[in-house]
Amino acid sequence: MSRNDPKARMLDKARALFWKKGYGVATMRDIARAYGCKPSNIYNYFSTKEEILFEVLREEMEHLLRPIRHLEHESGSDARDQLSQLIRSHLRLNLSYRRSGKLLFDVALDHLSPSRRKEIVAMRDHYDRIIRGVIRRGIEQGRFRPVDEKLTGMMIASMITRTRMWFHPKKGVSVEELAEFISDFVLNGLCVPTGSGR
Amino acid sequence: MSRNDPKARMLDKARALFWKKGYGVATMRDIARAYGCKPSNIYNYFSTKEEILFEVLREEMEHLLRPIRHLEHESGSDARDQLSQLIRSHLRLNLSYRRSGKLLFDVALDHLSPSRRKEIVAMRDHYDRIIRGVIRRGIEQGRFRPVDEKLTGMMIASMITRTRMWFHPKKGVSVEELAEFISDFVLNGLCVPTGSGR
DNA sequence: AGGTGATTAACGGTCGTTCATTCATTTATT
DNA sequence: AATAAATGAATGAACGACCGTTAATCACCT
Repeated sequence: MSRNDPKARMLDKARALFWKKGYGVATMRDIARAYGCKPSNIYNYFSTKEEILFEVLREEMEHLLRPIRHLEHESGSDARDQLSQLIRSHLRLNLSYRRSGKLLFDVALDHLSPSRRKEIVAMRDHYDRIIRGVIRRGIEQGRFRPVDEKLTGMMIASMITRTRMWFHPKKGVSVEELAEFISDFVLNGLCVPTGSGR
Repeated sequence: MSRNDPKARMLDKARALFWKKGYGVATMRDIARAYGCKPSNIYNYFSTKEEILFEVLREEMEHLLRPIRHLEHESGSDARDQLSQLIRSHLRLNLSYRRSGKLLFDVALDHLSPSRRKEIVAMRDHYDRIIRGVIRRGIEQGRFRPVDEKLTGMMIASMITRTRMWFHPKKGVSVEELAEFISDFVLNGLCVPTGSGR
């Protein structure tokens, strides 16, 4: 699918609207207007609104997984660097282009058919496996404390995901600086590094 | 407003439905059915659906602020303890009673009138001030590294807020254990406490 | 002439909300 | 105390708007 055949261009408009207004609020008429046609014409390319949503979510997950997939079977390098890279990559996608402050995934999964939801959830699980693998590696390397990998992964992903709700690039901090901040926060925590800790 | 006059009982049903299905999906007919009356009767107690939403959100914010308000002007005690207490309190509310996996605030603010949105946002800002104050105090006490208070506050709130999306009490970890985990993660980070750090 | 992309118009359904009305209970008047 | 008036809770029915979707039709290109 080339990036400028009608189907792909409709997807672009739909994606922007879903992120901006939410899946339930954005209407087929909105999408048609943004693309420049009448609503009925969209059905020459997609069979239902839900199919559009599915394509949007699948593309998003692919963009998320592609740059970090290789971390799954790379035991050699420093887990701290791997984690920083993962954070930076996820954050870049999360804050790329104006997506405005909606968390599409949270709400939209309910609107997918069971089989399609299963497919998206499987990709999300893949992401979870990757981040947990990096954490486990750090523990094995003796660089991370023996924390719960699942909980820790959730914490990191949560911080990144919610940046969309409050981050505005104009206000002082850049995306790269924010990525650096999160990495430092995750790795070193809040307390001053006294020898005894707490 | 007593807790079992019609208005309060309707609010309870509406709150449960808003959290479960989302504001847009839950209908007045749903609320009426849950309460046990016909939709039109609700308008004897609330003038619009949006007013119901506003009451739900306001109550929620009050429950969030009440237990942590006192931290705003308590410079005496250890900021680490204050932060742990704030995390525990917020997490308890966030995971109290079955709210199911929707993040109501994210999506529902758009459906409020400007003046009502302003009121809710003001309460959210109050929460932000409290958590940033605790962080600043920790820095002044020399117990926290000199981090950006705003970013750090966002990170902590994000971790707590998103627990609603994935936390299930049955699966191993209790709410209190999770609060303890988050506090430790925030304070000490992921890395082993080597003297040199990184 | 045949086929493809786009349009017009409409369908059935659901939404928030309104309105006239009923019924039970309370309050006021004699 | 008996009766009339007022009040509040609840209902059934409907309105207008908008939703996703479909069917019939039209314009254009090879």
